[in-house]
Amino acid sequence: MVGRPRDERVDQAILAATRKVLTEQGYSRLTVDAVATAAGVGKAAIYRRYSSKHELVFAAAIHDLDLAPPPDGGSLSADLAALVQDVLDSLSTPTARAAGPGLLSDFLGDPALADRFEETFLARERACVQAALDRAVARGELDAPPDTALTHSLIMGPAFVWLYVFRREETETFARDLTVRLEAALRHTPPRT
Amino acid sequence: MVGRPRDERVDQAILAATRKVLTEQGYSRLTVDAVATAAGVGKAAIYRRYSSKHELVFAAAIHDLDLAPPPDGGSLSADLAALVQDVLDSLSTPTARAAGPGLLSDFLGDPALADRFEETFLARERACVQAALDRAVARGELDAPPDTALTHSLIMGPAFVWLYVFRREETETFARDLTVRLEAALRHTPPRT
DNA sequence: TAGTTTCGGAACTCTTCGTTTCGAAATATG
DNA sequence: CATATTTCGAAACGAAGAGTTCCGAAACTA
Repeated sequence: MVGRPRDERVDQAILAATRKVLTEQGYSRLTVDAVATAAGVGKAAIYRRYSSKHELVFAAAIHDLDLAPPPDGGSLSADLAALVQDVLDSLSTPTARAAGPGLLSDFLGDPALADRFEETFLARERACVQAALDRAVARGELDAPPDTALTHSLIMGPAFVWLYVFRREETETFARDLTVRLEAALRHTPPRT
Repeated sequence: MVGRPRDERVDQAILAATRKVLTEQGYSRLTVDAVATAAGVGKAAIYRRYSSKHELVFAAAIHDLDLAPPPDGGSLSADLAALVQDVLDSLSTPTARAAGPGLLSDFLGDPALADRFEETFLARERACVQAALDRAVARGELDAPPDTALTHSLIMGPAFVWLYVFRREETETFARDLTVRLEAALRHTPPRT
């Protein structure tokens, strides 16, 4: 590679400034100029790294999500509790709270971004769900495991709505209650149709 | 009231054009000029009725949602099936699919709009959930009814995520499966802590 | 040393929101 | 009927912000 190398501190300053503006102003009031100013950086430095404002916010919000699959908790109940906690943690950071719905809306108009979200976030989460279901079957806790996507929606859905639609701040008792209800939902063997 | 009265056909033309542009272009590509052109109307006629683009889209998307509380279905199972179907129907119209996440994002930057959403949509849905839970208790199907907001999130959340995050088109078997799992989740009496 | 890429900063174009103005039409009031 | 008021479509306007381009300087490679 020839030429002046990119300054890594600029990369970090841009992402940090984006998260700062995001939490202080919200996605709808975030401007690229404001990010550049807050980062002490020229706008060109931003567009050299990200092709659009959407890409910038995506990178800043989906950057260090804790996506290591939770370890075997020993029981379906423990695995579900860990999954619920991980999902709630991912969605309730100040950055995620500020950018989540806006990013979701961006995906509608930018299929490439939506695909990246699917690969970067959804597929990994789904794999964690799948692993927990497989372990429960192996333990004999579940005969017929429910569909993975359905299970995923049963975990992520209530958490998403609780935080982004109902805008509840409190998550502790919610996490406990959701986990208990989820276990009951999954253990139930549906009647043959 | 003095002066020339508002033409009611203009009201309808604006809302119809908004829904048309919404489904054809998506929220992110919807411009007020495009709506005005599609409606055969001046932009001033739009801003005479709505104070912002957000208000316009809100009115067009949350207009005729079927918010009559579902009648007593005779059993918790039947009531849940009806609730799930109503929620899925509300969220899966072409207009809702195009505007849903965008509107949700707008609420973050416009608390007044968020309050109207709470009153117009969430409160009514919550009342339907509450009524179904009350009937189940009266029938003796539930001893300790779960928290209404939690139950609401258990119904709306998976539906929302299924349609807007996973972007699944298919809803029939999803509705059936969700209903069955929900009933199991609600019937379960959580252990004393 | 020459060529390339980065840097911050500024100027620029283009799109879109929201406002204002225009003449004409419709209605209520006197 | 006459006047005041509000509507109508259309067009022009100002402000804001996305994205691009250029500048001189700095950092790196060959």
